[in-house]
Amino acid sequence: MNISGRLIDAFLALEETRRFAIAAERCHVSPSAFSQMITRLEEKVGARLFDRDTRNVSLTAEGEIFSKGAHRIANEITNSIAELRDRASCAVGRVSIAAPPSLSASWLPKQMAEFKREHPGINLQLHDVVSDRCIEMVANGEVDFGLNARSSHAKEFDSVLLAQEGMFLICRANHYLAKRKSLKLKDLSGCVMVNTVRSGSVWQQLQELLKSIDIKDSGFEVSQFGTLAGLVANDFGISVVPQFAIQLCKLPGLAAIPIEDQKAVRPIYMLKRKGRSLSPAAQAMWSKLVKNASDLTI
Amino acid sequence: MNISGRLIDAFLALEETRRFAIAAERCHVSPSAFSQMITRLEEKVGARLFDRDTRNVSLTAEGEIFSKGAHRIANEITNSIAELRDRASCAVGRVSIAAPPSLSASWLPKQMAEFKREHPGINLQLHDVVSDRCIEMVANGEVDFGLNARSSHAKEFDSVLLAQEGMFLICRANHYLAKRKSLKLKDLSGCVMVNTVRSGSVWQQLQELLKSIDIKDSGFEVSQFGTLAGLVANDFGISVVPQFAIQLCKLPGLAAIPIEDQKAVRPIYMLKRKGRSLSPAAQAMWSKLVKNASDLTI
DNA sequence: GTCAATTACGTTCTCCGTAAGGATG
DNA sequence: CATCCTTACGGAGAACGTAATTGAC
Repeated sequence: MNISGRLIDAFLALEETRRFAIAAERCHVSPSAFSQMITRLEEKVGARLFDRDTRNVSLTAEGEIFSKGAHRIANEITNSIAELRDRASCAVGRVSIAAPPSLSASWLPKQMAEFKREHPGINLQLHDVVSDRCIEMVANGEVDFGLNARSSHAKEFDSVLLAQEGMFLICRANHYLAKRKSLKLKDLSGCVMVNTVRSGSVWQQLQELLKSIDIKDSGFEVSQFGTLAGLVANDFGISVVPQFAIQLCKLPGLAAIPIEDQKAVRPIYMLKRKGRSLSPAAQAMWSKLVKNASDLTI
Repeated sequence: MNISGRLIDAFLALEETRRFAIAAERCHVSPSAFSQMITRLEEKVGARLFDRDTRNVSLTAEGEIFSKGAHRIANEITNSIAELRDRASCAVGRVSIAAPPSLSASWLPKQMAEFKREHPGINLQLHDVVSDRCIEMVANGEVDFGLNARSSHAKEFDSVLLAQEGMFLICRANHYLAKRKSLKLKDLSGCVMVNTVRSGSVWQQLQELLKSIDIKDSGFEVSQFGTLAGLVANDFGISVVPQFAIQLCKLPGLAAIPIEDQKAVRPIYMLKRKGRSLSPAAQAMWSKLVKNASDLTI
């Protein structure tokens, strides 16, 4: 059972034209070759498909039967390849991304909106999740790729560094540090801290950075930056958030001061499953984000 | 778009096994050839279908898409060929025959019953029609072949002579010819004739045979032999019918006397459209009828 | 080092074109 | 004899196998 698409085409052409010479032309082969093709097809399927003499060509009873299948086969092949071409050209498709809440609020939506204008047929999905969950989704193939602040998965994933973002102190405008233009990590000594959840990369990174500094724990662990801002505004303590989360913390009476410290930077990695290729659509989105990552370093 | 069934098989084998070596074995080719086949397929469809290194093989996003089509294509090919094989072996099929009422009453049903026992999957159809309609049905392809008493279509059809049947006088038992053991056509001179319909071959043949003999016309033209018998029994005249119609004319008080005359024989031809092949099932039936035609000459 | 996929290269065979053959009207 | 399908035959290219190579664990 090794029928080539070519032979199917030959069958359909002859069925329609009922002329070897014309069907041969349509298939871009000589009449002789075409005759041989029909003979080969008949040998392969094990039945005579056309009754023919030098004047008349017509389907046999078996040819009539085979005709249905031939049309279906031709359609399946055409459709399958057309679908692949559409996906290859990003005419249709789907891109699914996991990203931390900070980037999901402004930069990513902007990029995705631009992408959607360029590729209207592509379906976009954005999961704003904490770091641990992001890693999990990428590893499981639940998303095409993810954005994440941890570099600890270098070997498990294919990744690129998109940008480095700074960290900011968030405090009440009347806090004793609120008037500073900038500060160092050690300046936070003695402060009470409102934390993000432990499963997020912010918590995990701060834990590392502040372990040698005398910080008091407010006891709060929140998952939304809005909540965090509310707590700080109501004097439960200060907090430290990455640059792109600041706008999520905007409340009257709050100040944000940049922390200028070698270590107080957050890498933003983009990562996907190692050794697995992206769909054309996902690849296009990946490339777009890499290209526009310079926006992030303003 | 010239994808061979072989390449589809290769795709499916690799999708299932996720091992080049094993899939190659299943396709009866060397690992090298198999690797080339996958590469060729990917070139033909214009997309990478498998992510692979020396350790792992997995479908790409595009491979997942193509998989659906590949399965459908493989099924279509398999089913199409299986159907043809079934028909070639007469496991399924349909045979449609047109025949004159005389043969449709006993001989053909017997042959068809035997055929049905030999090929239970084949659907049989019998059209008992007058000669003109029989010719028409064969010419139009409404039936696979027909049985007919006229030889006048030698060039228009492919035909074989199945048998020659004699002609019989049908008359009342008290008719003056009823006691004869046999008679000649000219013995009918002076009789009143009940005719079959003009579109039947019996009428057409008798018209020729009796044109030089002084026969009176009863005015009746009937299509059923039973009706004809009824008319004869009620003294509307005599009639002449072919051998195989006699049993359809059996009524109390009627006699049937053989007409022994060189010309008073009816050929029974089997004919089909010229240059057109029969379906395997129809061919099998055709052959059976040719083989068993000797029954008719008893 | 071992195992699995790929590449290199020579061979085989499929497939096509030119040209001759045969049937039909 | 003109047209159209088929057969014959030779060449180009595709497809396969053996063997060497590359890459991952």
